[in-house]
Amino acid sequence: VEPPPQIDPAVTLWGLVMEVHAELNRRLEGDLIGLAGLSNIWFEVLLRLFRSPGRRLRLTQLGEMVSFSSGGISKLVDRMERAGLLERTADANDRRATVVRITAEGDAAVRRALEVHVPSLHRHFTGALTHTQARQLEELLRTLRAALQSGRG
Amino acid sequence: VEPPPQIDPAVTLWGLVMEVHAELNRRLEGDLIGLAGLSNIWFEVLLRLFRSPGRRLRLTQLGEMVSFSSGGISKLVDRMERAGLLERTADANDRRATVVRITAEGDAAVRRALEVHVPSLHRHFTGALTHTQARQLEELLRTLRAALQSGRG
DNA sequence: AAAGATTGAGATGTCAATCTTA
DNA sequence: TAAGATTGACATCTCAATCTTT
Repeated sequence: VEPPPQIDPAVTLWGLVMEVHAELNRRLEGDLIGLAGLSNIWFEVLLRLFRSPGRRLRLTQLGEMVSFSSGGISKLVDRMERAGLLERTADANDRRATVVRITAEGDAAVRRALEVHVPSLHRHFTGALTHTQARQLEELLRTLRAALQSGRG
Repeated sequence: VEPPPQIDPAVTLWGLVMEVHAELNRRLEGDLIGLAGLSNIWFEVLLRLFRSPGRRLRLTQLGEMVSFSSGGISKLVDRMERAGLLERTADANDRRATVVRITAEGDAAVRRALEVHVPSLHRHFTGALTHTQARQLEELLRTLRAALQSGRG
C-alpha cells in the first residue's frame, strides 16, 4: 500500500474544531445536567425562548435556531411540555402554526441553569483565553457565520 | 414576570460556537455523503486509521479519538467492518484488546473522500478566512485544547 | 402547490451489565 | 480489581408520508 499523502492543513484544522467542540460540549453538559438538571439542548431551547421578545417562538423558528428538523423539534417540545417547562399555543394569525411559550417553571429553570452555566463556561472555556483572545475568537466566528449565510441559506 | 437579566457574553460566544459548528458540520457532511458516500463519522474513523503508524488502532483508542463510548465505537466498527472498510484483528500482546485495521477498500475510500473533502473544506470553511485568520483560529483552538487537557483528562 | 406540524419507521448513540483477560 | 470489548435496553434523532391551512 502506498504511504498516506500529505494532508491539507484545513483537514487538521477542522479536526481540531471537532475535537475541542466535542470535549467542551461534554463538560458543559456534564455541569448543566449535574448541577441544574437540564441537558444542553433543553437549556438551549429555554434560553432561546427566554431571550425572545414576548418569550415565545414559532415551532419551526425554534427548530432552525437549534439546528433541528421539524420532526425533531416537535418531539423535543413534546417532552419539554410534558415536563412543564413550556407550552404550545395557537397562533391567532396563522392556524397552521404552533407558538411555543416558556412557562413560569421554565423561566425559573433557565435562571437557575444560568447561575451554574456561566461559571461553568468560564471554568472550561473562556477562562482559558485572555480578553483579547475571546474577542478574536468572536470575530472569527462572526466572519465564518457571515460567509455561511451569504453562501447559501 | 421579570425581564431577562443581562446575559454574560460567554453565553453568547458559546452559542455562536454551537451555531457555526452545526452549520459547518451539516454542509461538510452533505458534501461528503453526496460526493463520496461516507458520513462524517465514517470518514473520520477511516482518516484516523489512515494516518496512524501501521494504519491500525486499538478499538478504545479509536473511540477516544472520535469521542465515542466503548459501546458506541464497538457498534460503529461493526457496521464499517460489514461494509468492508476495516477489519478487526487480535492483539498479540494483550488478548483483551481488539485492533482495528483499515482495508484496501477503506484506504481507497478515504483517498476518494479526501479529494472531495478538501475542496469542500475550502469552500465552506477556510475559504472565508485569510491565511492569517486561519492561523489565529488554529492558535486559539490549541490554547483551548491545552487548557482542557491540563484541567482534567 | 407550498408551509407548518405531527407521526411512524428506521438509524444510531449512551448507559449498565456482563464476559474475558491482565 | 480493573481494563477491553460486547450486548441489550433505552433515548432520541432524521426522513418520508400525511394532514391541515394558506
